[in-house]
Amino acid sequence: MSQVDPGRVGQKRPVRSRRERLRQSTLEEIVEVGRALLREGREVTLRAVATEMGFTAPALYRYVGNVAALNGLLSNNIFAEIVREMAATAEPYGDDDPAAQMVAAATAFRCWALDHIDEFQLVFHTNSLSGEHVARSKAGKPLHPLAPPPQEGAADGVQKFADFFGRIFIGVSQQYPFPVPSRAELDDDFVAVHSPGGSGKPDLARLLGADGLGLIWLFELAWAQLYGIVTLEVFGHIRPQLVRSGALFTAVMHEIGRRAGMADDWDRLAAISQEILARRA
Amino acid sequence: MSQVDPGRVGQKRPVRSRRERLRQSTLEEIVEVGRALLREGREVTLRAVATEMGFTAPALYRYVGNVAALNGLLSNNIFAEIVREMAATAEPYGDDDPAAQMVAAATAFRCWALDHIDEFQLVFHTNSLSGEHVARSKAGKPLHPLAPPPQEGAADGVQKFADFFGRIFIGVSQQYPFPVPSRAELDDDFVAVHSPGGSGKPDLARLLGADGLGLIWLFELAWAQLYGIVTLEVFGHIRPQLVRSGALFTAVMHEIGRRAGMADDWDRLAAISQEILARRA
DNA sequence: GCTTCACGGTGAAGGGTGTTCACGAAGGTT
DNA sequence: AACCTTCGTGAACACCCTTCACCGTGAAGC
Repeated sequence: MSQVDPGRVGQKRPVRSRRERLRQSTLEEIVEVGRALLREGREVTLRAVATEMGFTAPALYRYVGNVAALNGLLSNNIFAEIVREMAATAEPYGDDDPAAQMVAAATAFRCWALDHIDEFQLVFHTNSLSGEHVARSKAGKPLHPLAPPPQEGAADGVQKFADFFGRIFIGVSQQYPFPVPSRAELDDDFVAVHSPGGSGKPDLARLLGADGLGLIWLFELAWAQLYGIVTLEVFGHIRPQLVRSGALFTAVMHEIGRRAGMADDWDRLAAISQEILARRA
Repeated sequence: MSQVDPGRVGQKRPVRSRRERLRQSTLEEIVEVGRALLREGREVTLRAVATEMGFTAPALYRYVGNVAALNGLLSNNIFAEIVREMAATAEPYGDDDPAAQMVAAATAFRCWALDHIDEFQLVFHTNSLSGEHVARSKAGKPLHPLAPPPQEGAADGVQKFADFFGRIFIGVSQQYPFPVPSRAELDDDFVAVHSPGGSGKPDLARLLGADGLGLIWLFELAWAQLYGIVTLEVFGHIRPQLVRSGALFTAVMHEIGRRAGMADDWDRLAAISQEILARRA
């Protein structure tokens, strides 16, 4: 209807104004402080974050608008760090050895989770995907009273995560032949989700050819298994001694690797995983 | 060993006193009300439970002593219901068809979890096992101020759960031959945990012979995978459409079944699972 | 029978939490 | 200089868990 709005058609603001920069800075500090509290095992509460930064609780509502939103911010930040950590661990093995990278990244993921239980649990509770049964609890909430604009690109933490793993997985699929289900063999609903217009990951799908869907399917399966075992270990549903030994995780990794055609190469890959596991102790 | 115990050496109290009966009754009502709140999607808080029962919050401390303890009670109750549900679903297939029972029970587990998300999440958060990183948060808490005696047999919810599945699994192992790792192949720590004196499940181990440990190991693996996928689905980390279709779960079940030597029989078993899945919709 | 006393409830209070709101003190904008 | 947006504050509300002193009732002991 109306033709212009703030910056938009504007020629003026390629650089953010000083105010905007300050705002962004304190927002980052909020996240930073939240992470610090989490790291120290203290409770992450609006008041705690605020006082830690030297001002009072209501002030945070200029930036966050909600304690749930704050959790979302933290969740994203944590996701980013996990990806960074995985990338750093996988990098030395080189892009020409995607199998090693995959094993290394998965193992790094597991170790990071166990070393940062509180952070991992926060990410887990803050379900970024599928706000379906989130909306259930409080339906028509008008978003914010003091209303800072909702963070753009707020829920893409998982996305980057999936992309990171997905890219490696593609490399593996080109190097290690393993059976990929054809489009016809796949579940119809799954195909529907990932067809253009669905809510799938288009950028990842675009990288793939004809049997791309089958690959995504296998990726999803492997991902479920990895996330499953790590989750169980982190949440204390596995006997602590088994967690310490890492035997169960190793077995699951073996299973995943076998399905990804790495059986012949597994001795080498298992050694890589063990080496990374041994770093924490 | 010794022949008497309930009233111990006592001659007097085979029946609990009227007071005790009342106490037990209201305690059960507390759990009941908690479950009801959970079911209705309302928040489970001491006040809510209390007012729902017609009295005030502090009164609950005569029974529960802690909000965490209340969660523990609820968790146990929920576990019991899950087992009941699984047993009811598996029962029709008869003890002479443990594979069908296993598939049925696993599928029932998944369906129950998806139909009772809040309850499932409560159980999941209330880690009954390994109070290790629970103790971290508040170490030397003196337990209670008004101190009702801590519930005996409070943490055995998981135990019954594992026993239920374990028993079926044993039946499967006798009927469907599949490779079982020998004691030598197993991880040392795993063996250590389950040797006499370890913190394993002695009653289940006693039911098994020489390769019992290998069986437990495989059971643990299968269990991790099942719990993993269900957890992911319940916590909204799988795209909702995939959850609805159940394709991922079905694939995982297939995987588990294959490892348990059910490959040849899978058409029949998959049909059973599908039938149970179809009941909810 | 009466006394005693533990049990099971209450209201008040203290210390948390998230959240809203009216109010100002700045700072940038015009 | 006069605006006006931004951002912080203090007070207040509602809710949470938890503790405590206080009683009434009902069971147990003499």
